[in-house]
Order: sequence, then C-alpha cells, then structure tokens
Amino acid sequence: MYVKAGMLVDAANLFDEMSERNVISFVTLIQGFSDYGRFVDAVELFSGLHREGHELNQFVFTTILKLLVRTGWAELVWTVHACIHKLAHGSSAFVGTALIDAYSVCGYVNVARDVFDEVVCKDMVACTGMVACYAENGCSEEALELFSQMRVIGFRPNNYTFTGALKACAGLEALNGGKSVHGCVIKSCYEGDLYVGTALLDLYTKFGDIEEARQVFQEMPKNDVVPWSLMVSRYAQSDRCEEALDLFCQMRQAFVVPNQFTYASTLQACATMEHLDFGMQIHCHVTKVGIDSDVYVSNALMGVYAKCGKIDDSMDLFVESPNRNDVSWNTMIVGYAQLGDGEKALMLFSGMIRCQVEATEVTYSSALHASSGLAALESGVQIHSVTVKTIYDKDTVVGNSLIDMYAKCGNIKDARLVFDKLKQRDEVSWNTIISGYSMHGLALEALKVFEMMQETNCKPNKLTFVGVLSACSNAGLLDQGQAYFDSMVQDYDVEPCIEHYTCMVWLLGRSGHLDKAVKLINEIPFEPSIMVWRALLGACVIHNDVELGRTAANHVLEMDPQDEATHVLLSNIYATAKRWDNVAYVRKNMKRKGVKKEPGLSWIENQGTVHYFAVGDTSHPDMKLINGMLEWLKLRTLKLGHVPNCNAILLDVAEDEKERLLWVHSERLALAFGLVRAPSRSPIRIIKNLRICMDCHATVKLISKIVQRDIIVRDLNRFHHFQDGVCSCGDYW
DNA sequence: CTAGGGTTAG
Repeated sequence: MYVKAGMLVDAANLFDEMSERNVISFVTLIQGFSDYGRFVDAVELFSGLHREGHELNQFVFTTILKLLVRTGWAELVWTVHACIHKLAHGSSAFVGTALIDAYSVCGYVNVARDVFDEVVCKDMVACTGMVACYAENGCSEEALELFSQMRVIGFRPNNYTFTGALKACAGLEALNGGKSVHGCVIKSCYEGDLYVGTALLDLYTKFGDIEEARQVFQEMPKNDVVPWSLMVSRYAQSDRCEEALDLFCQMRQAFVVPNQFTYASTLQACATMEHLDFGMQIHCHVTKVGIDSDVYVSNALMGVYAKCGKIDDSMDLFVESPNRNDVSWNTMIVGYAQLGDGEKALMLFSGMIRCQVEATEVTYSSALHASSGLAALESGVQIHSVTVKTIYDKDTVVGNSLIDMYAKCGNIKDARLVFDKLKQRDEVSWNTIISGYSMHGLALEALKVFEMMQETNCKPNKLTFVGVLSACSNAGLLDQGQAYFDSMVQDYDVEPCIEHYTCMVWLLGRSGHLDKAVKLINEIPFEPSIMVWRALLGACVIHNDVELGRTAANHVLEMDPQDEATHVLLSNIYATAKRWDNVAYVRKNMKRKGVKKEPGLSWIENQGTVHYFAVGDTSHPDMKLINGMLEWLKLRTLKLGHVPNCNAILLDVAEDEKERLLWVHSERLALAFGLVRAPSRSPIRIIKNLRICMDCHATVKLISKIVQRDIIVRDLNRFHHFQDGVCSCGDYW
C-alpha cells in the first residue's frame, strides 16, 4: 500500500521492522525503488534477497531484469543471467523475454539470440521481444526474417509485434516492406493503436512520404503527445516549418499538453524560420512550466536566438543554463560562426576543450567553418592536428570541413590531399573540392574532379553544378560552360537555379556575348536576382558597354539602392567612356542617398595572430615599417611604368591625393605588413572583405614580380594567386 | 515478460 501511494520511506521502514520477510515483500519494495529511480537501493535489496537464501523465482528475476533495462547496467545483467542459469530458469519464456530485453538495451544482440534459442516454448511475447531486440540494434533483416517466421508458424502478430516490424522496415529504409506491414496492420484492425500508428508515422515521415503520414495521423487517436510531437518534429526537419508551427497550434487547441520533446521541435522550426516572436512566446511558456532547464529545450532556445541574430541573448541563456552539454557549446559555436564572428566561435571552441566537454564531429566541423570564414589557416591547421588524435579523423563531415577550410584559406593543395585521403566521400566532399578549385581559378582541375565523380555512386546535384559552372565562368571556358549547362538539364535532371544563371550570365558577358547574356536573363523563368544583374554589370564594365551597364546598374540599385560597389562600377564605366558629367552625377547621387561606404578591411595571419587593417588605418604598432615598405613599393612600381588607375576613388579630391588614397587601401597595408613580418619566401595570404579594386590588382601583380613571392588574395568572391607578375584570375573577376 | 517522439552540422 505504501509503495503504491509513493510513500517509499514508510514502506522501507515497515520492511526493516518486519520480523519475517518473504520474497513478495522484497519484490514489492524493489519495484518501489525502481519506479522512483532509486536503482542502487533496488539492486542492494536484490543482493539482500539473495544473501538471506530465499528461493529466487521467475517473478524476482523479471522484476530485477526490468529494473536493469532502465539502468542499462550490463555487468549486473550478466550476474543475474548466471544466477538464472544456475537455477535452470533459462528455458522459461517468461524469464527469457526479460533477459532478451535486458541484453537488447545493452546492445548484446548475439547473447540475446542465445537466450532466445534456449527458450523451450517460444511464445508470442518472446518472439516479439526478439524482433524488438533486432530492430533496436540495427539488425533489421533479422527482425523482419523472424517476423515472417512467426507468421508462418501461425502466430498472429499483435500491436507490439507490428511496432517492432515497422521499426525494422524504417531501419532498412524499406518503404515497400513497410507498406505491406501497414496492410497487415489494417487487416488485423490495429490501425487505431497508438504505438503502431506512431511507428507508421515514423516510417513514412523518415522517407519523405509526409502526406501518407498525415493520412495515418488523421486516423489516429488525438489525445497523446507523442504522435503530435513526432509530426511537429518531422515537419520542422523537412523544411515545412510553417506546418510544424501550425500543427503545434492545433495540438494546443486539442488540449494536448506539450512536453519538452514538443517544445524542442517547435523551437527548431522557429529557428529555421527565424521566427523570433513565436520563439519568445514559447520561451515564456517553457519558463512558466519549468522545463526551460531541459537541455534539449534550452539548446533549442539558444538556437532560436542565435539564428534570429540575437546572439547575446543566446549567450545569456548559455551562461545561465544549469545543464550544458556538447550540443549547447556547438550551438553557440555555430551561432557565432554563422554570424561571421569567427573569433568568438574559436574562443568558445577552446573554452569547450578547457572545460573538458567532449568535442564531436559537429564541433570540429563548425570550428573549421569558423576558421575558413576568417581564413585563419594556422588555427585551422591546429584544429586539424587535434582531430587527427580523435575518432573523428575519418569522419566525412569533418573531412569535408577540412577540405573547405584548406580551400578557403588559400591552400588548395592540402584541400586536395584531405580529399584524396577521405575514406568515404559523399556529395558534399565532391562539391566542396570542385568549388574549391573553382574559387582558385583552377577550372581544369575542377572539371577533372567532376569527371571522376561520374565514376562513383555520388550523383551530381544542384550545388555540384554551381561549382562546375562557376569554375568555367571564373576561367572563361565558354563552350564547356555552355555544354555543362545544357547537360545539367538534359542528363542530370537538375533544374537551373539562380546561381547557375548568374554563372552563365557572367561567362557569356565576360566573353563578350553581352547580347546572349541579356537573352538568357530574359529566359529565366523567375525573377532574376540582384546577383544576375551584378554579373551583367561586371561584364559591361569589362567591355565598356555604357548603355547596357546603366540598365544593369539600375536594376541592381532598384533592389539595393545603397549598394556602394554598383555605384563605383557605374562610375567606372562612365569614366572609361570619358563621360565625366555622368561620373559627377553618380557621385552626387551617392551623396544624396547617403550611401555608406562599406569600409575596406583586410587581414593577414602571422604566427597565430590575425592582424586587421582597415582602409587608411594607421593604428598598427608596426606602422613605421609598413609605411617604409609602402614607399619603397610605390617607387618600384612607378619605375616599372605603372600608371595608377584612380577610377575607384569617388571623392572630389585632386589627382595626386587620389593616388595617395590608393596606397592606403587595406590590402596594401596588409601586404606591406606581410612583406615586413612574415618569414621570408613564404607565400603571403591576405583576405579582403570587398572585391579587390582594379588598381590594387594591377599593383599587386607587379609587386609579386618585384619581390618574387607568391601573394594570395581572397576577395569577396574568389582567390587571386599572384605569381611573377601574373594573376590566376586572368584579370577577370 | 514485448512498443513510440526531441536540440547542434558542411
């Protein structure tokens, strides 16, 4: 009675006072302890029972095994099993099933099978337990095999059996098998069963047939949270977040109380949609109910704030969170990395290591992502060397991030090395190395890798072709680009998306086929994006097409009136055509609209530290050395006959002042610093937040010849490898 | 004695 009422202390006292205790009194109390999570006490009691020499019966064994299932306490399962064996209870279906279940939880499928084989009279329940054990441990074939054997023998599967079989189908991704089990379910009238229904939902939503799932869901009882939560979660995961939130609201209207599972998934939907209001409402709610301390819920909340740009709120939650796990750290690292604050992301990464929280593949992948955003090769290499010591060394996700990091940090050779060493390559691996080559202007390599990809099981997708086409477009391979574009639609069934069109417009345009570029834009079946018009404008600048350039620029400015680069390009076109009144007009227009110049920023890594230079920056401690170097470079380039191109300077200042302003562009400051401070002969890698200007490009080409060093500049779009006076971009960028 | 759902990622 006390146990049933939850008054464990009284029950235990009573137990202690009893002069004579029998098996039943022990078992009752064990169950009590077990139900209230006091597993150690329960196990202690079991040993007591054993010590006092009571005869252990089936009831005792099943009770203690049930307890062990909840703890996953493998060693004790062995001990209990030995005991059962000695007392020759192993052949009983009753005890056997409990043992199978216990071993299943511990992952010992083979031992469970041995137990199953020893059971003399295998009943329905024992078979079902074995099916569940197989399904649970990834032996889906065996599960289905046993399931069909059962039906041959004449057992009629019940709701428990169906659940296990459906789970096995899900494990095999056997949608058709699942459908035939579904048929049996309907025939045996288990359609309305809660658990069977949930297993069906799981199966259908996992393999894309969310509509079929919706059908099943509609037929199911509507008073249980689990199916609701499952549907919310699957909608959230399949980019149908509005439906997820909608379902959440319907659930509330049906008076079903959401729990931590439901909230975690709903918040995931809010994060993806960047729906801050909804997220905040749920935040209030979970705080009121008191489940904001659940790790899943608090992590999901952090994710919402991070995705919505409220990274500080996210950080507050992180700091205050009583339960922090690896995912919490990862969420913050990802949050900062995606916001572009790679430094904070990397700081959190080292913080995580210091706090001895175990890093996972997600951690490494995001930290590498942060490094590639910063183009911080040295920190990227450090993370690489850490992963080598872990089990994630061979992980595909980590490998892909390494490829990306090396490529984006300017070290395409090491990117390829990682790619070659990957044990398992997926689509992302191929796409990453292809777009890596493309970024570096190594189109032929990119195309070679693309051909290699054809020999594998990885199918080229949308992103693969973005890489292939941009490789062609970066290198000016017109015919091949055109051929790949056509083949993409015809042979690979990939619908052209806006990025593909952008590549093609730029490729046609830079090759001088401005008319064809315009024709292609007119053929785009949806609204052309700002990127498409920018590409056309860029091509017009190269080919001095003033009128078309003006049209393209107007389109860009319609979508983004404040875009500084476009004003600069437009003014460049007019300047080249010597239409100075138009140049002045653009300049005035910029002033009137208050176009704020995005400040040029370049950075360079030296001995583990990132040095930042803003345009006109004089704050660096090595400024004297830098200025000296700049003076020297200026003299040398003039001597080689360089004529400064001041078209990019839109200020009303004298010509010689314009020239001076060119020499404080951030990439030159960074370059001068690199030449002064970096180890001699090592390549100099510079990252810039904007597109490199015409004069800087020409100047750096000369400098690479003068100092005889490789200079690598990553600008907004791509890499420029300057070597002995030539740039890998072929002067198109 | 046998059964169901959640957070981070390129």
